[in-house]
Amino acid sequence: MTTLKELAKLLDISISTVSKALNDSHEISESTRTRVKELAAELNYRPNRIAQQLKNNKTKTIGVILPTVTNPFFAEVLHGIEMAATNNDYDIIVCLSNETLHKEERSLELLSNGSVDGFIMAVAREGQVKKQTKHLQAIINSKIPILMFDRVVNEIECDKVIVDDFQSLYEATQYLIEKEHRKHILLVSNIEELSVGKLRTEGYSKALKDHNLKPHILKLDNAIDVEENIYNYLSKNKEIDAIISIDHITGIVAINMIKKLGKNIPKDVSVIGFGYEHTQLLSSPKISIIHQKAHKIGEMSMKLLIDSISTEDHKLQTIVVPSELNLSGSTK
Amino acid sequence: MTTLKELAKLLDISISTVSKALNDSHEISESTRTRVKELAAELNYRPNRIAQQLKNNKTKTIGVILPTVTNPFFAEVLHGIEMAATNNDYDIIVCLSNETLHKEERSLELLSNGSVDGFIMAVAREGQVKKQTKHLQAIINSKIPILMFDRVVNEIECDKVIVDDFQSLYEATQYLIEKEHRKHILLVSNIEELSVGKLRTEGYSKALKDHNLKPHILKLDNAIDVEENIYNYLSKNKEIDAIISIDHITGIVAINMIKKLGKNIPKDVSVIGFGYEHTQLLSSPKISIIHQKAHKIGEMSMKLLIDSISTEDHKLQTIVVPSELNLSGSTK
DNA sequence: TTGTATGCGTTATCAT
DNA sequence: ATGATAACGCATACAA
Repeated sequence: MTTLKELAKLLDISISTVSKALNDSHEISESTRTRVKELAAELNYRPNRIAQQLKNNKTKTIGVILPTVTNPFFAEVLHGIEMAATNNDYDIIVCLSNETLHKEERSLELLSNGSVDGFIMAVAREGQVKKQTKHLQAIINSKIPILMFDRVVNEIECDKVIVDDFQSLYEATQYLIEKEHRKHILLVSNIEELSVGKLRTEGYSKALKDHNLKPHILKLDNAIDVEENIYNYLSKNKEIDAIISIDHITGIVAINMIKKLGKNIPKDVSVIGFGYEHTQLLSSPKISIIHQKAHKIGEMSMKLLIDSISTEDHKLQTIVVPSELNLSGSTK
Repeated sequence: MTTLKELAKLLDISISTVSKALNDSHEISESTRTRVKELAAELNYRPNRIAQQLKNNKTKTIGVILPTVTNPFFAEVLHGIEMAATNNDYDIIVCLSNETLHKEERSLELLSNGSVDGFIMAVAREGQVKKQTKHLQAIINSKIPILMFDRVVNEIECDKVIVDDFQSLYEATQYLIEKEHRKHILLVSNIEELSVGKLRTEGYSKALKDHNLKPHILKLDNAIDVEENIYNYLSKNKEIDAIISIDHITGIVAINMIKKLGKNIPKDVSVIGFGYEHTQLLSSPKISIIHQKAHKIGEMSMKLLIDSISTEDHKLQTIVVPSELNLSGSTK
């Protein structure tokens, strides 16, 4: 890699002159400025970023800690984060906690040594279950800003970007009751222990209560055979006339099982799931989905964090990104 | 952030003594060593990584450039890369090219200023179509090692980790012909312009040729309505008795369309697709898949690249990671 | 056993 | 208009 020193030596001028010339300082004469720039271009000089980071005490890099990236929600969020980062000349260092606390702690620990200017994260399932927050507080105490999205720890004071989990489920349930006149709506949940899972279930329950209906909840925590579980439940509870899945898998499985039972969608049973890009392609008939604006969540998160880093008097805030109910065309 | 300088000042000893003490140098007396370490622990001292990087002229960071991360294949590869990185005390900076050449070029350009010790990448679709390789060669020329996986540019001399695209399709096709006695096998492809798409198609064609059968190929380049396209094709070509999809979507769509046409799977039509973690969950009956060891690909890539960085006399190599044909239980 | 001095590549301040 | 010097934080060869 070419350095200022090398350029200076070749041109037989001082390092500082070279530096100033490259930074278009008016102190430097037109002639030497072009002379320097030409050589720099020729040798493909690029300022060493590590040196700049050391000098400026800023890395222009954000640590992104995700529970997983094979879940399409987080993949899509990451996409949004990356785009916003690029547009603001930031890089991202990505760590995956694999839903474990110790990996999350390790990543925060390792990156909080000057490697990054801030963190964007969704907390791991394990930490949320065990209500462990010390490692998060430690980062806050060390003055490195954190932005949490989706899965959030209320006790930690930091910027947050969240989804309207309660509201979206309330509205979806209400829709099924009022517009489609469903009376036996089954909620399928495999994330009951997450903050978002609880909120979604509460939204569903509230809507039912407001209409004097009884909840039906099928919990599939780490169920080995999702298909079988859903199939069995549906054959034993023939009255079910609508299903809401609060993840991106079980809704599609439910559609397949309903068809297997010889029932018609949407005539006999309505199905609403969570989904993102390709979800609707994978089911027939197309599943109705609560579409979380994952990409936007990522984008907003990065923007808010950068603001928090670069603004002097930044005030902590919590942004809610509303979901959208995408009804499949076929739902009557 | 606490620095060596601060520790030295507080203890009233020199910076270098502190540095040596923390690094367990035998030059330093037991007593001062513990004195230093205690204070360091108390103030939560952590060596500034940027400074270390500058000093060592090594970042212990790898630039990872992916076309997208919403495709589960790349998501899974990223997972493997991240794990291997963590296990080897490396960080990863992730960039997404969004399949565009200019973003790929930009990312390489920006990170090749000392930010990373090497790159792991799968080239963007656009670059592969336009056969642009200058930006890649430029990186190689600047002595920064590149490891390419999956989508590979033959002309560039670098380490490579690839999938047995030709072989896996040959074997899957052969299986359908010999074991399931299929004679009209349809290949559904939406990645014909990628190196991997070509290889897969060639494997399929070769197997058919070896058995004197005629190929049927349905190209869906950017087709707006995949469902409709497949449905129409199948209703016009009733003789089709097997389908191979070379991506992770259209296989499942095909299953749904076959059922819609009132045919039985696998009795009337066999279906094999590409898939990863959850793919088989989403179809009923479960789709047979060619399972690419995406996680392993990521892991191997990182290991090989690190070897190339840290070994003096590293020899370039190309590793082939075999796929696995996962037949669904229901296939007879 | 401890301390001094130097350099990694850059930028900024202060001479000349 | 140009150059010398210091500083960012760390590590290390070399003195003491």
